[in-house]
Amino acid sequence: MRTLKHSRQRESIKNCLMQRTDHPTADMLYLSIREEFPNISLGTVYRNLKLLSELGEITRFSCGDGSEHFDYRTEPHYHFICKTCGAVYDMPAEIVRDTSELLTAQPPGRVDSHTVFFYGECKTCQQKKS
Amino acid sequence: MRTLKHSRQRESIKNCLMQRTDHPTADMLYLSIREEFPNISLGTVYRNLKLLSELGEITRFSCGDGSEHFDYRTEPHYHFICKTCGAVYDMPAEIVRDTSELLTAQPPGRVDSHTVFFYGECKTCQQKKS
DNA sequence: GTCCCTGCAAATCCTTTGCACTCCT
DNA sequence: AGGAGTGCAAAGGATTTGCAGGGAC
Repeated sequence: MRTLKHSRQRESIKNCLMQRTDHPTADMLYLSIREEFPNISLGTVYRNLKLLSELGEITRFSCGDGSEHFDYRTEPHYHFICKTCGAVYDMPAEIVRDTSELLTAQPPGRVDSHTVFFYGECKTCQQKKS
Repeated sequence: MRTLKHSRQRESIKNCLMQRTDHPTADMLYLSIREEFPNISLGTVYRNLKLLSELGEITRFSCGDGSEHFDYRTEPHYHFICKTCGAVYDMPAEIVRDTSELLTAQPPGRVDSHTVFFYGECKTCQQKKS
């Protein structure tokens, strides 16, 4: 296991992600962080987001728009992603039946917090169509 | 609404996807279909997969490995994706509490079949680590 | 001093697109 | 004939990576 050293850039990326609730992409985050670190590079943002998600400190997910989105929430919750407008809503964890069932079910495994995604169409978009 | 014309290539892509249970990527599908249509191009595969998913005939999803995966199953079911080995398992729809709850819950919407994803670690990978 | 981390730019990977031509209907 | 669909290659966008210099311990 590699030893991490402190880095102001990484710290800033974590803080920035913690403060936002909009599940930003790497590029959106990059634009924000540039206000504090005008010289930070996009590569550094990507490198740290990858590192943090491998450490399990953040979650990454695709919402079908071609780029990855990131999330820092620490309480267990799931996501609802509207395929029409791209909006991302947080969902209560209780919507899924006891996940320990998964351990004994035939497709086996442990489900990580933050990593359950529902894709569909949100009410707002449904109403626009009718 | 545009009018579809028959195409042997598209037919072959659909058949191929129907016969497989491994949730292939565009490239994996391309390699298979080349055996029947040696001249088919990757662009055609992408074009048709995009078309079919827009028509709702197939589902596309990301499993964190950088490329999109496709699925043709018609019965409602969900996916469990192992973040360690990348395996994709089909999950029974009953694992989620009545999705009509979603219609009245505060983050609103209709969840599409095939579009619920659980990410975690499968039993096999868990055991390898212990 | 050592080794991790950064900025920069080039490279890579996946997916989409423009164009001329072919195949349906 | 008309317009979708195709193959090919180039373009586009997102993410990763190599390298030389800077910073943490």
